[in-house]
Amino acid sequence: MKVKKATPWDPEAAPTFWINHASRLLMRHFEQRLRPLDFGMAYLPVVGALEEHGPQLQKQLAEHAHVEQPTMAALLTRMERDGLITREPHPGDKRASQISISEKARDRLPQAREQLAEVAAQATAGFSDRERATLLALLRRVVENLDPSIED
Amino acid sequence: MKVKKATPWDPEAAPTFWINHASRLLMRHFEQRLRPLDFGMAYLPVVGALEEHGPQLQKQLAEHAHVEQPTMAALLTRMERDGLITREPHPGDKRASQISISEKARDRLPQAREQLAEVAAQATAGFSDRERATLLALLRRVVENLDPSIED
DNA sequence: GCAATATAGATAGCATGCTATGAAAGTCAA
DNA sequence: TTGACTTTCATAGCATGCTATCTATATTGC
Repeated sequence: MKVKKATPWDPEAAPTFWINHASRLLMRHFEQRLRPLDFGMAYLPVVGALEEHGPQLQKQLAEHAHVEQPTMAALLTRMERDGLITREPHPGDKRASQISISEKARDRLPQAREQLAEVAAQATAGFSDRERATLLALLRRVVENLDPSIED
Repeated sequence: MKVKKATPWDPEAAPTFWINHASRLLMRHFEQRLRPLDFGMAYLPVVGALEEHGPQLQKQLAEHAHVEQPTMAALLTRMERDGLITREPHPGDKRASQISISEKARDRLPQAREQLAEVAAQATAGFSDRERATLLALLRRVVENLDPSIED
């Protein structure tokens, strides 16, 4: 005979909700620390890419950050408003814009990264190096399992 | 002497970005599968709590789902629009509302859970039971490290 | 009883993200 | 060259989530 309901299906048993919860907590911590710098969490991959590879197209930045094009467009609008990037007409392709990093962004990038590192450290406080590596590896596999694009 | 730049600080090395990326991918898969049911990913913990514990206050639902009160207010508005819950004046406290699950929601909950399970399975495809458990345990620890409320 | 405080929701404003769609400009084949 | 296709971006509309702040109603301590 069946037990009536031991626990009528626990959504908390799936890693999906924990991934989501962790993501939201990370966002909150980040945004709080980055606000004084006029940075947002989403800005970091963009500023990083621009610093490392020089001016780029919106398309390239979207691919780098793994977000859709309209998401990147809105993100760049906010970053422009915050004085972290500039958009100039692309020479040779009137459809496109060249996105460049500003001095302000270049100056503040190290501090933003410092905040990132601190939050990351807090998130994995009490983890051994091995556990950190394991978490990263498992998450990579989750992403591979879900990402429509095979590239990584 | 220093190497010029081995890799000028890689944000992808931190689990934080992978958690975020995985979370977004999960959302996309979910929303796509739940849309035909008039469900959203965020609805599930709410409908689940209402089914299991009966009518509740907004406050209780927010705590259960680990979201802030205004987030739950907006969520309930959408759920009400989609015919999944009803809000009635609370007898005995004129400030509060009683949130109740609708028949439609009760009917569709199993199907929504089925979709959830399938996405979860896809996310951890190729994982051993042990790896699944490890991922869950590490994520729990991340959440504990970041959650201001000690409870869990 | 009543003023001070606490609690339940509502609202405004914003950040991130998505899909769907349109417009402009480049490319290429006939 | 020119019509069809591709590519790059913009816009609209929406879901989730947050903080800050306001209102209305309870509760509590004198």
